[in-house]
Amino acid sequence: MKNATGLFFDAFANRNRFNILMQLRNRDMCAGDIQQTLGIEQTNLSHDLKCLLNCKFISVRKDGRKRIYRINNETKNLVDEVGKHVKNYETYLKKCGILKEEKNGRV
Amino acid sequence: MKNATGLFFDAFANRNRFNILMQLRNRDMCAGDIQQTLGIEQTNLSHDLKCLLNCKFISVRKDGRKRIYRINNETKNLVDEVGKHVKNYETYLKKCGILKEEKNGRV
DNA sequence: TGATTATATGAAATTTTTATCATATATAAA
DNA sequence: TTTATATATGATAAAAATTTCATATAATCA
Repeated sequence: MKNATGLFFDAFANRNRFNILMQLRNRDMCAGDIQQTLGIEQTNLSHDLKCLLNCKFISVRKDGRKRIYRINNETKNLVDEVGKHVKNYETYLKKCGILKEEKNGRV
Repeated sequence: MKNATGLFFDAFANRNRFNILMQLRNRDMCAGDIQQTLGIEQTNLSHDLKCLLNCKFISVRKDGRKRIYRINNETKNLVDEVGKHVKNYETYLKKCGILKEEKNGRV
């Protein structure tokens, strides 16, 4: 049985999901907009949005046949904190040697 | 090529490595102490400590044939921020439905 | 010096996570 | 009321991460 911290990181530290949170930091967006901006495949995006919603990291409202997603404030702040840390440690992360640098990047 | 955010989460959001950071938040410890406290297998612990060192999330000093590890201050703060968020969202994380709760937990 | 304790290394095996695929539903417009 | 658009669901395939295994090194002590 995984504990709350494990579940938290599974939700938050996932590449696509964190990218979505970073986008929503700027403005509310519907799924289609996020899809276009990040290039995430439709079904993956839908899975990811549901996860973020269930965890209450984001909320949603309806507008016609679209659904508009918004990041909550606490989560936005944490995204910012992480952003700072990444910036400060970027150099070391890149030459860690244990972490692998393959794959396509986050935004 | 994975970017800095991806590398950051690989280092920081890993179960064993985050548990190590949580322990070091309380006091400096040598590998043996961490091993006993967290029950991480020796070679895994060594891999994890090297990763955290290379990323500069922790530092090390020698004491006889032991090595004493210490968390840096910025990283300690981020660990605390994450802790708060986990606490606030724990209920939702546990009933997310997409995140899986198997496996053994973090401390 | 040789033995012992503490920690490190690298490759292979296992497990877990993430993406893909086929398909479903919900709302609105024609 | 049929069609098109927007988004959701669940099972499996593919990719990546973590653990295990065999072994190495480094410092101290007898």
